Amino acid sequence: MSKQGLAGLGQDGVDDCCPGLLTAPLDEAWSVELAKVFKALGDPIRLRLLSMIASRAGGEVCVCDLTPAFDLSQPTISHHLKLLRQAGLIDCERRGTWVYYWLLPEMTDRLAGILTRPAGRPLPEPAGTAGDA
Amino acid sequence: MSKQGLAGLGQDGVDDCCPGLLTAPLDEAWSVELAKVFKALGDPIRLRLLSMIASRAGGEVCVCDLTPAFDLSQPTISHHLKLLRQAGLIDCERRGTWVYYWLLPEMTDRLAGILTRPAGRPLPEPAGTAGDA
DNA sequence: CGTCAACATAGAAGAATGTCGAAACAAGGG
DNA sequence: CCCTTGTTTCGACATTCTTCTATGTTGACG
Repeated sequence: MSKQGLAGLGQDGVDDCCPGLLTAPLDEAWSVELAKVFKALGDPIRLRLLSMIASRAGGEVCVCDLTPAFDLSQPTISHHLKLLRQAGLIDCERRGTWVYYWLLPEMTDRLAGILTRPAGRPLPEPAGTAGDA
Repeated sequence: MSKQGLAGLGQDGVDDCCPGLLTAPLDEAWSVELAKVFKALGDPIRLRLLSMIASRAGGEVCVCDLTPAFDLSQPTISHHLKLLRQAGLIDCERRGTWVYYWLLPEMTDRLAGILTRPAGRPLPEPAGTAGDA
């Protein structure tokens, strides 16, 4: 139930693979992987599910607590949870009758890093000409 | 050409509206706004466009420099740029014959903040896998 | 073993998205 | 004024996504 992470973005501990979105043109293959994660975040239901899971004291939430919070059918919630899991943002485990989900903070940390520009270079504002060809 | 920002996420300077995705359950209305931005990032072409624009020395890029980098028609690139602009991630200006795009770092900064959990609470790991392994 | 409850999966309908070619718009140069 | 080049907009089409109902799977309990 835990082997659905994404290729280059997962728990490999590889920091070289993520040079940041804002510092250099993105590699084509990696842009595909990264887009999958952002696409998983690109839905209001999934964002709310993720925040409900992440902000839960104790670190995990039962699906039975998530489903009634939405005006959607139970299979739809299950589907969204699956997409979040495939994106490597959450993971789950079955204990008895219930299934519990929790956040994988490595992924959100990585995304935050990708969106953070190096403090040293404040991204110079348009000066008039673009310089080179 | 600059009046396409998103409602609650723009340059309003409101910090209260963004309590972080990982600290409290997301407000429903805000999750819709936030999802629009992540959805704009959920495409490999747009990610590459954004990174090309953001990483450009001088801060801005001409469309004529972006288009030949992709195996797509020019209208398609223009369409993707429009979505990035509507998401408040970039802005553009016409100078003579050419149109120049640049990054709006306020939005990426805000997203990075939203994805960053407060350092004080290291999100207690469940019994399962992840944690800090 | 039979039944019930909690979740997941399968398949289908409708909406949204990505892509293209054609056409419109803008600016510069004869 | 017309023509050329750069860019956006418009219509159309194939693909993907969101959601549903129906069904399958897993575990608990008599």
